[in-house]
Amino acid sequence: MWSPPNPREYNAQVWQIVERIPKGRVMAYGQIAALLPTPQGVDDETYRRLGPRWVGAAMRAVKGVKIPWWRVLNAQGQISLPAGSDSALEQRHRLEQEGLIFDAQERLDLAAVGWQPDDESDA
DNA sequence: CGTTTGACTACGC
DNA sequence: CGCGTAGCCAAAC
Repeated sequence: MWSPPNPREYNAQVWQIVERIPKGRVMAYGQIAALLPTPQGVDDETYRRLGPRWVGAAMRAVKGVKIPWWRVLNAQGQISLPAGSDSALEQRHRLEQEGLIFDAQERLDLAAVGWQPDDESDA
């Protein structure tokens, strides 16, 4: 994954969306990328491919930023951090504490707990 | 200075 | 439904 033309601004936009995710709900990297406008100087084609990874980059940059970063998963409903890593364990713990349940394959049912800004059934 | 390595996805088997 | 692969850039090794 690389970084968008203006990382600082892009990250801010990503975090702005992440902080709106209700407790007990989650969003995928690609889903968040799709909500943001294609950064200037980048064609839609390129953004379509790299957007999700840039969102991942924004999440990596989250240090000390107060947002529910653990509610962001990959499109498969799985935690995208290195399995077994401290951060991965922390993410899973926080999600389970919000009542979310992982299946035998360490996945969450996005169709059930996935969320988007216009989703009325939040909270 | 060549390789490896990323908080990703869609797509083809 | 699971697994491998392409896409594609820069920085760390």
